[in-house]
Amino acid sequence: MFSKACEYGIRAAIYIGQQSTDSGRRVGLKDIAAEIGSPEAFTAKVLQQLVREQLITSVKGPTGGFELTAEQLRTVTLRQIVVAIDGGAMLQGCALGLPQCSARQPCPMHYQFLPIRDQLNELLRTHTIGELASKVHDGLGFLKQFG
Amino acid sequence: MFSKACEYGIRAAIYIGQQSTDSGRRVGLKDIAAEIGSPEAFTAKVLQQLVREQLITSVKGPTGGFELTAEQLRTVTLRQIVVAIDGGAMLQGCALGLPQCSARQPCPMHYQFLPIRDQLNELLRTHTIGELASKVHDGLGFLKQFG
DNA sequence: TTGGTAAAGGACAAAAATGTCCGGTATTTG
DNA sequence: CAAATACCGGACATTTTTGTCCTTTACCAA
Ligand code: FES
Ligand code: FES
Repeated sequence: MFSKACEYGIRAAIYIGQQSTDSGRRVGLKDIAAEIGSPEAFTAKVLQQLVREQLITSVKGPTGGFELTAEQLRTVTLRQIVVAIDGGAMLQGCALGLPQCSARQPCPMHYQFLPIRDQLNELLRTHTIGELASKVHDGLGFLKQFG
Repeated sequence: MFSKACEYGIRAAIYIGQQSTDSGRRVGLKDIAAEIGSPEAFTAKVLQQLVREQLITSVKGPTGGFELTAEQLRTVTLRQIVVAIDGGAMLQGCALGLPQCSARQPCPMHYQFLPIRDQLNELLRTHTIGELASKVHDGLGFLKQFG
């Protein structure tokens, strides 16, 4: 579905969001990678992208780390993260790989595929990081699986 | 969504199916690649996989080529092709990349994501190659886009 | 039977995704 | 100021995906 980079990015963002909501404290890279079960250095690259797009916030130095502002918690959607990392191909492209998804020259799956793709778009668009973070906080969702 | 290999495989299978239905004649690799706009040699590899899985049929030598039997046209689904090439990860895996998608330790998107993934599964399961081929035959679907 | 034809299969090549390492830079604390 | 900390950025390494080439194998027709 999504690339590894994107999966890590989403899980990291939610974890950061959870900590920001919960204790208002910043979290370091090592902490994040451990909590979501991702390779540390690679996760760093992904987070850099999200910082550049201002979907998450970072602070250098001691007491530094990653955090989500109240505004970011409220407004940043899953969709923004997916687009920032994977681009829009999966959200707009043709299911059978035609260069253009369009009703002008649709692939044979086009009209059946569209509603599903639309639902996926809607799903990503209507879920904020803050909302998902609170789900994790309440024990209703996990970012890593244990024994 | 799907890998390039899978996209080529689906489009190729539909084209072969269309020709089998239409004129009952086999089609060669060169023909296929030209008609669906895919790299010839790479497409060959993908078709080999499908032949091994008995989702399509091939015949060597003069008058040889690829074809779909009447039974294959009727029974082979999109899902079988996707599974043969890409495996089941996209059809069963977690949206956020957790090692297991399960209600026991679900990711925060699990319950929202599941219905969409189920619809996708259903879509692939209920569409046969023959059905899609006839759509192409009737000019209601395309496997390649032109100027 | 023989020669041509087309898929099968193996080896190889290029590109992209994934993952690692390390020096640089900003920030905080003593 | 000095030292420690933690993200930043670039280079590099590995793996997977995508794509190519060439020989072998099977088949058909003359
Ligand atoms: S043209 Fe294939 S999904 Fe729209
Ligand atoms: S656990 Fe993530 S989709 Fe089911």
